[in-house]
Amino acid sequence: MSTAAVADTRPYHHGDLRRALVDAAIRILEREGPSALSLRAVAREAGVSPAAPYHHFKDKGELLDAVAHVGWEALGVAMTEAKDRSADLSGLLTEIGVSYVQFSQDHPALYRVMYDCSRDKDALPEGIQDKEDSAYCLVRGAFRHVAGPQVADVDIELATIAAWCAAHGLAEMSMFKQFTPLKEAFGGEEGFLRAVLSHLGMFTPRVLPQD
Amino acid sequence: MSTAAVADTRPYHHGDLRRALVDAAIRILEREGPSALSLRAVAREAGVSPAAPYHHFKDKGELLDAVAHVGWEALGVAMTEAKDRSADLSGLLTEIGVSYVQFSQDHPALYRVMYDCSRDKDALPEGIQDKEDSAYCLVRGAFRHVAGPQVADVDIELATIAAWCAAHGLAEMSMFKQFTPLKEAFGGEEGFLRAVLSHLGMFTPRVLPQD
DNA sequence: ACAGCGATCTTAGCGGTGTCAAGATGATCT
DNA sequence: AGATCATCTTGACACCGCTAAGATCGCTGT
Repeated sequence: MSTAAVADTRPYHHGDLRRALVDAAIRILEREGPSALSLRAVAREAGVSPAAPYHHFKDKGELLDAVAHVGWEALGVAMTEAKDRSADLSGLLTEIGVSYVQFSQDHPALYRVMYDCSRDKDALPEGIQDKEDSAYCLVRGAFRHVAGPQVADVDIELATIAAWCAAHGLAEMSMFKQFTPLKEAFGGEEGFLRAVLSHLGMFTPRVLPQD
Repeated sequence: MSTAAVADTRPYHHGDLRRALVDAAIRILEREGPSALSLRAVAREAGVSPAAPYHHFKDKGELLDAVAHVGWEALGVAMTEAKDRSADLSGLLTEIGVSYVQFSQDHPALYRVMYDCSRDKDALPEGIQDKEDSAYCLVRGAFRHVAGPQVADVDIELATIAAWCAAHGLAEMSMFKQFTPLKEAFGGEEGFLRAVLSHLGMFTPRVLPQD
């Protein structure tokens, strides 16, 4: 019994349904936003029955976890690119910060899912801090690189967290359109970001031995 | 034609059902978290039928707006108390920032609803920036007070936004329990908050005429 | 006073959702 | 080949947001 309508290689046992579901979820997310992301809609988008996902994910939350994981990896790539792009040391952290916030603006729905999943588990996803090439380690490494070896680990950690908090706060707040007049005053989106980030101060190499 | 006031919730059948629904919603929120906050559950908690809320709110979002409004007012009270509590000028903004983050930790579910509602409308709620005694104006006023009259309005605005971004980011991030070791290193919750906030720097009066 | 009106609340029902149990299907292994 | 087992479908349950129609009760004008 072959449908054989299109070159649609879908042999009722889908090749890689797990991957297809994650892709479908991201497609819906970018197209219709987070409120439209139901498990049934994902199954519909992938062309399978509403119960099919349960053979690959324990529940809806686990699918969202997989989606969020893809998002964190994409964010890590964007930040790494920003790091490699910035030649001088002084602008390193600012460049990374800008890339972070711009990612959140390019993929607002995905960014939201990424943090919603983290909140439900009371922890940032594993990929963000465990692996050596994670986004968190990238920022921490940048701070370490900028600050030099004499700064204590705990202070580097603190600086990293402070920077991450500021970037996340800015990412969420800059979605509010009431900031548009201020954005114009600072020469557009990126100018506004740089102004806020530089005002926050910790994206410039001022991490020094305290006291 | 006599009922000139639309929002004039007068007790007819139930008493003040509108208010009772908001209270019930907050009760559910604090007891079971945001995922349990369905319109039907709120009606159940208030002891009315599932359709009763629709005579006081257009839809679920409007109820959440009312809940969020209560939250913003409570946050404003907490921040004002912090402002009045801090005697010296130098610790003013830090004190306000700490009170902000601590509010988000005391009422995590409510805090989340407050921002979810804002996100859905692409703007912060009216009460936060329009009214003169709002939380936003309180922070801006503190910056203006600390910076003096020679600083331009646009820079005060930028400092306020940067501070708000940092506080919001810290509020969300500090919910993650992976920071607990670092929190202990800084002498508990409040010590950690003060360390991050002071590291961010803009909670100390360093708003000066640029360049 | 009393009829009418309109605001308030209920009942019933629609389509949608997450999730599970049981059956159909098909790839793989001996 | 036949058996096995992961995979996918069907069907069902409870809950959800939301709407329409009817019941209830206070207010108002005469």
